[in-house]
Amino acid sequence: MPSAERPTRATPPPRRPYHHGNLRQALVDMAVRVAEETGKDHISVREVARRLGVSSGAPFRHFPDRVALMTAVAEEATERLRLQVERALLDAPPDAMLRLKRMGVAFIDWALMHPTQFRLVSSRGLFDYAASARMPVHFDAVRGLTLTLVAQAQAAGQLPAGPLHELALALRAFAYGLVRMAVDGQLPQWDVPPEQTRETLIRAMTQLLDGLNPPRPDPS
Amino acid sequence: MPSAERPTRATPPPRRPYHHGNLRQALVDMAVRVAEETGKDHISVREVARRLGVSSGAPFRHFPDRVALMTAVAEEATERLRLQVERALLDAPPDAMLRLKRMGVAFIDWALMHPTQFRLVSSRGLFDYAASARMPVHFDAVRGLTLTLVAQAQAAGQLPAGPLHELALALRAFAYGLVRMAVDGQLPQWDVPPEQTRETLIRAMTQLLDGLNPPRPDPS
DNA sequence: CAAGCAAAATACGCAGTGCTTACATTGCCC
DNA sequence: GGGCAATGTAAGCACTGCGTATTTTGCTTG
Repeated sequence: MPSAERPTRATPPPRRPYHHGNLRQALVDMAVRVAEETGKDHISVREVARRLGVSSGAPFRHFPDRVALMTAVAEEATERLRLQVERALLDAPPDAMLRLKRMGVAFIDWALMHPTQFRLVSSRGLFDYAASARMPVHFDAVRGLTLTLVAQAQAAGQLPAGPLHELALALRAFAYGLVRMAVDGQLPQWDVPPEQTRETLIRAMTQLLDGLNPPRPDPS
Repeated sequence: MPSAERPTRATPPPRRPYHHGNLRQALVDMAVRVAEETGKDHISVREVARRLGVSSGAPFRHFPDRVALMTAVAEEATERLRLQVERALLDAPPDAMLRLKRMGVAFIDWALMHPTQFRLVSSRGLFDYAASARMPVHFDAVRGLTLTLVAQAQAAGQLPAGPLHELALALRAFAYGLVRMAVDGQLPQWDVPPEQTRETLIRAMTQLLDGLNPPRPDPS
């Protein structure tokens, strides 16, 4: 009964230490790795199989087609993004504005750390969004989170009054554009990629959010 | 031999009804059209040639390789974007904030009107940015324009004080993220694509910019 | 221990693409 | 009008990728 359990990653043993280890998860993981290494969003099934030392037809035993594999990759990436954002709020102070900034930083960090995954997730067209049950859930979760925080910040007078949804959309677009510019190499700072990019983005975010914070007329 | 002039498309005869009409331009135009129709950023040289009724090897008389074609397409697209933005400022009032908004609207309009061209231009990796002499010029022109306007708005007290470049970057990122979300299908409004998207984006932009406009303490 | 069955290997067919080479044509200029 | 260079054609090479049909392997279970 040792049965040679070799869970390549999480999902310890769903009782099936298969023929070759549990592929499927290995495929998804390797797909992520290939994507990050080549920087290309278009992942080739054959390439993944090749790198895994498995035959070129094997993946199709676990995924009906290439898009299904990409969808699985996108699903996991989305989940990781959500987790990182949520984790950043665990030990955050109750102040809504601070939490919002914290969230932004977590978002920036994840995107800069995993640029290709970010590009994949936010692309649509490489995977089948409609066929995924989990992705919309994760997306809605972080969307709802920002919505709540923006509403709280508005109520606290830390953000200008006005239609909530539009302001939340604006702020999401801002964060999205910020990291997207960096990931797309749009930043004018060509040869300053490492840690400084992060600082630049965070400073820009902070400045704009602070600029939105209307000056309290009477803080007494 | 009526010499069978047959300019494959527009551009009747700019004095050079070549062997087959003036290709090169026809190739670029058709490439744009194919891109917009298929929605795919990766354009196949063969497909363009096929649609133009020309042999598959013909394009290589005008472009050394596929990337060169894509670069030409990106160059033209960038120029058109710049022109649209500059044109929007011609009859605009002198007020810096209004001009900034006007610029944003022009940007939004162009991106929504030509989503694939926008995606191509802002992608990097499908064309050779370094090999283009014109693209950086156009980009810098637009960038410089926003920089000037942001500085003027700051001087007029219409935008919060603070480091100019960071604020300008933040605003560019905001506009970029706004249209990018729409173009990438990231807006929660799935089945409301036509004219309403434009209004949504403009409202979000306006609200955020107005929120940045610090309340004049004494407008008397 | 002997089915039975799922996972993987092998091998193939098909499509599409980038780009090159050899050849045909056309228009322009002297 | 002849010659030359610019254009375009036809054919093909080398490659990559997707998906499938068929066979082999090895775990699991009766």
